[in-house]
Amino acid sequence: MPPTPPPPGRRERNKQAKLERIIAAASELFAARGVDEVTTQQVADAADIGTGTLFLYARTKGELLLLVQNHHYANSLEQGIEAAAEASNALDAIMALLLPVIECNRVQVENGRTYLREMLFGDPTEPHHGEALQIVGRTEQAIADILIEHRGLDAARAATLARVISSVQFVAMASVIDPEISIAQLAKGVRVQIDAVLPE
Amino acid sequence: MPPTPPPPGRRERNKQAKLERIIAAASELFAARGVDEVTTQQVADAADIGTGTLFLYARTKGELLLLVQNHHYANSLEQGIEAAAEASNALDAIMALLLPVIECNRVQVENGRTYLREMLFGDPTEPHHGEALQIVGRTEQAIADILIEHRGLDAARAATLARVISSVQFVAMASVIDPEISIAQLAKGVRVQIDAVLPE
DNA sequence: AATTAATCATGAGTCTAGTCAATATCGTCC
DNA sequence: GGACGATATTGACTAGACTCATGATTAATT
Repeated sequence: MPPTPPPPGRRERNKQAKLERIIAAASELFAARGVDEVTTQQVADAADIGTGTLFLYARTKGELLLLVQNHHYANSLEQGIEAAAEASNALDAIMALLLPVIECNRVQVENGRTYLREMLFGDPTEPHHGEALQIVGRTEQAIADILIEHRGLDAARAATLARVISSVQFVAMASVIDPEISIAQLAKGVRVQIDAVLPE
Repeated sequence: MPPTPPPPGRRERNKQAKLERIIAAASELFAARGVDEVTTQQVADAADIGTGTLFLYARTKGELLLLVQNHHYANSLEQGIEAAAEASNALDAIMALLLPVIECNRVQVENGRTYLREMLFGDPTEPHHGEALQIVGRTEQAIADILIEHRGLDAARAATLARVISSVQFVAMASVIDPEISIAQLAKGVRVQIDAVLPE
């Protein structure tokens, strides 16, 4: 036998490649036509896999949407989390976390990929509004982690407060249209929210 | 012709009655079995109408859920809006608005109708998470109205700020479990959020 | 009271998200 | 290199949300 066969076997690599094809196909179609105008069939076809296979990678259409969103935001969030680790207090950490995410959103909007925005700010009666919120939820989790680390909160309390704090993301996203709501104001908002809800 | 025949004709009355039957039936079934375990068929049957008719009153299942929630919260919200009208500043008005809604939520939880809570705090990937948020959205609209009246904000700005402020509702709902998060803290949270995001 | 126009109700039928039993592919051990 | 267990793939199938052509009710008009 030669030294070491690629430890991630062919199977694993195939799986990864397939996942990427799926995300690429879905991203393309969703952005072009809107989430509700695209069927899972069409995504499967575009990714050149069977219907059933698609649901092996994403258990629901909503999860597929999430996969696409996470793909777009993952780098920014990663960046934000790293930056947050450098910070010495909760406020700095949270702002460091949020900035790249907000920037990513701005870029997405600039490139015409507004469907996340539309889902977030649009009619909550529409299907998939909730999934749109989940991308916000990933950031929320990161905020909760920061609160646990810097303020010693328990998980439940941290999650609740994180939800409140992350609402500034909405303002930030709106601020892409309305530049008068500035980052400085956001920071102030985050700070006072921490101070207000936390005992002392 | 006699003076005035009942201006709401029989047709209108029939419609109203039917709507109430639908809401009652749906409310019953949703609370008993959970939203996802109930089909629109079953709601239609329970309300003794045809399938198609149901969708005349609620264009989607989500809208039906919304109808049910609004029905439960309508009185409280009405109460809150009236109380808010008495207040002389935005903060007092908003708190006056929120209190009955929060109380209504507490009562609902006490009576075991926790499915709204579960949808709000549960996995956002589940269907209908977004609709659960919409009940919160009605309060949001009321808050926006207050901001427009008391602070002279334009509609867009008011809507965005209202979204942030209404996030205290989440904390309030969580506080039913976690009594350490008090109303006083909520008030402080609302106040500082107004101060922080509004210029000056 | 008869005619007409408008609105409302209906359920059989369509569309699509999601399942599952059958099949193919991969890794491994003799 | 073949045989076997584990894992991955498939597309025909199911279930349930939602539509639409048809027919029934109601109100307005003569």
